[in-house]
Parts: sequence; structure tokens; C-alpha cells
Amino acid sequence: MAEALTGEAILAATEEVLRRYGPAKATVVDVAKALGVSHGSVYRHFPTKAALREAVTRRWLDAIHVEMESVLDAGASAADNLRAWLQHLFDRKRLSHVDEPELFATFKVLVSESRIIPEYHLGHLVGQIARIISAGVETREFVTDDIQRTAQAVWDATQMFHHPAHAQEWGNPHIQDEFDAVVSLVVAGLRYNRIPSATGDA
Amino acid sequence: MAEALTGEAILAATEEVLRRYGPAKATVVDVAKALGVSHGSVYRHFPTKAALREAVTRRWLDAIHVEMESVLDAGASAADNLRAWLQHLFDRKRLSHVDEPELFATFKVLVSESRIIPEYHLGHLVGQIARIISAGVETREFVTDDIQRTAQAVWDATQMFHHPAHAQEWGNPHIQDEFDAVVSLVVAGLRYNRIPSATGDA
DNA sequence: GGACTGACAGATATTGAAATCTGTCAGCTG
DNA sequence: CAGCTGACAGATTTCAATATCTGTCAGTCC
Repeated sequence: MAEALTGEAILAATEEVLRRYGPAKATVVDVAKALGVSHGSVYRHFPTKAALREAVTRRWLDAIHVEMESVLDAGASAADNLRAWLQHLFDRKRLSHVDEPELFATFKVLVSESRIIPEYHLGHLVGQIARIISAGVETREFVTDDIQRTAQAVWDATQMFHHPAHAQEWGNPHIQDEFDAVVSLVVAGLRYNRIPSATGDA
Repeated sequence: MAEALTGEAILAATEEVLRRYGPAKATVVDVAKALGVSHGSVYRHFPTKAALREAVTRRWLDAIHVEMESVLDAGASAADNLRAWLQHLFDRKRLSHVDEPELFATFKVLVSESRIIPEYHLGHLVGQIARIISAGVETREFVTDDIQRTAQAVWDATQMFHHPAHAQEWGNPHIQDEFDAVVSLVVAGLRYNRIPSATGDA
């Protein structure tokens, strides 16, 4: 009856079930029930429960990637762009964590379930940082001889403000000040950074 | 019989029991059994199980603090000192995690049980970073107008290499390279950092 | 005959009764 | 009488029986 069962409809229903019951309680049977079909039908579109969850997660992360794209070159200088981009990512994650802690926890679990998904997410975002740095190097605002490595270093140095393991600290009233201090330190480093391998020399 | 039951003997026995059974299984009864006394006697020296665990944890952290003190001013420049200090902390945690994963996990649980203990540990180590930076500012090697804030920023930027939540990444073969990149970026930032509040200007 | 169902086997999760643990304290012991 | 014991109440954990879930597939229904 009704329309044909599509992968998209299953994804939407899965997201809704995850919102309602959380990652521990959401079952394939629940999803099928929400769609008014038997759970066998769901397995016609997704080979396993893990694949279904992964597809939902990827869809959610892609929305973030698209949103972050739009902040890539909003400012006048590369430093402004980098700061704005990091601030935007931080604000988004922090708001999500504060306003919808259960949903945030749900996606935290989903992301950690797969080995591919975090790689995908990280690779994408570090790539965006690399593009900002690359633009800064071209205008001689930044100095580095290995853009990819430096982008990874910027990502690593700001882990505290995007890695979910640190989410509990995002409620701290001083967190924005700590963010500013770290980003200032990193931006100052980008202006004069010469990483070759080990000994940094002035 | 034997010698009087001392707090120190109880701490040593507790540490042994934690090593043997892990934080989830170690009970006060086990500690008492290891000492050949009734568990009521243990409560004569420590008011609760939590206090006992906290005392063991503090003893363990103090050993780290003392060890790190000895790396504070080993090198020629402040940059060398900072790099060596961060490297030493990273090596110590990484080795502990790789060689004795169960013991590492045990102390990770113990530290996370208290709110005071992490504060104590963090405060101590950030204080040591502040001393290194302060020495660097005096020799004009580093530039900053707020040593404490900058020390916190250095700590935050290197979270990945000492926060236990990132321990699983310490096995990655590229981790030392990532460490070098982040430390180089941070050291470069310290040389030219002017944090006032937001806009870093060269 | 392509999409869906529902019954099934093995794996996983839930439940509640029994066992153990924490923290207290009156009393023993040297 | 200072320090330890061991029995106790309430809280927590364990364990095994029970229920539910995952993934498959032969069969049903447009």
C-alpha cells in the first residue's frame, strides 16, 4: 500500500527512532514499526543494522560539511577566515551539546561505532583547514612548507573544542576565553611557523 | 598481631588490589583480606571507599609531578625546555598506556571519579608550563602579556597528547610526527604571540 | 516476478532473586 | 581504653532464566 519503501524514507524513520529512543534502545523492529512494514523489508535496503546507522550518521555529517564550506572564505584575511571557521565549528558543536544533549550523545555513539566514519569526517574538515592555510600561504600571511601537515596540527591543537570527549568542558564559563587563547597561539604560530622536522629555529 | 595497621600499608595494599582486580572489581573487603584484617579496620583510617581510592590516586599523581619537575629546566632555551617537558609527559603516558593498558585504564577511571583530583593534577602541570614560559619571557625568547593564560593555552593545544580520552590514538605510527607538528606550531606561536583578547596582529 | 511478509535460529538484552559489598557500631581483647 | 572484630541494614552487583532482537529465507501477494 501507499508509496514504495525507499532508502530515504527508511533513513528518516531511523533518525526519528534514534531521536526518540536513543542509540541503545533503537531497534530495526522499531524502524519497521514506524514505517508500517515488517523488519525484513528494511533488510532489503540495508544489509545490516550497522550499515543503516552508518548511513544516517553520514547524512548528518554531510550537513555539517556543507555548512562549514560556507564559512571557508567569509573574512578579509586568512587569519580571520581560520578563526571564524574554527569558531563556527565550535559554536555549532557546543550549541548542539547544550541544547540537545541526548541527540548529541546519540550521534557521538553513532560516530564512534564505525572506523570509516570518523576518518571521513576528519579528513573532510582537515581538508577545509588546509584550504584556508593554503590561501594564507599564497598571500604570504602564513608560512609553512607542508600545508597538509600544518592543517592536521591546527586540527590537533584545537581538539578540545571539537572532540566530543571534551564536551563536558564546553559548559565552563571560561571556555570561550580558552578558545580565543588557543586560536591566537595557533594563528601566531602559522605566521612564523617553520616545521621542517624537529628543532624550530627563529 | 604483627605491626600496627598504618594508612600507608592500606594504600599499598589498595594499589596492589587495584592492579590485580581492576577498578570495577576491587572491594574494601579485598583490601582487608590482603592485609589480614577485617574490613571494619580499613574504615578506621579512611572514611569511605571513595576517599581511599582518591588517596591512592593522589599518591600516584604526585609521583608524576615530582618526575616532571626534574625535566623543567634541562635544556638550553625555553623552547627546548618546553619541548622536552611536553615530550617527557607524552612518552610517560604513552608508555604507560602501551605497556600496562589495564593499569592505565585503572588510573584513568580513578582520576575521573573525583572532581578535585583532575583539578589538582591539571593545576600542577599547567603551573609547571607557566614556569617554563615565564623563564622564556624573561630572556625575551617568548612574548606574552598573560603567562597563566598562555600556559593554559599550551596545555589545551596539546590535550591530544596527554588527555586519556585520546589514548587510543597514541598507538598510531604517525603520532610522534603529529606531536612534533603541534609543538612546533605552539612554540612558533609563543615567540610572536600577542593575545590581548581577540585579533592577533604581527 | 519483484517487493514484501512472517517464522525461524542464534545472538543479545532484560529481569528479578540471590549473593556480595559498603558503612556502622556495640562489644571484645590485649 | 585504643584498636580491632564481626554481625547487621541498606545499597549494589551477579547470574541465570526469559524475552527480545538480528539477519535469513521460503513462501505470499499484487
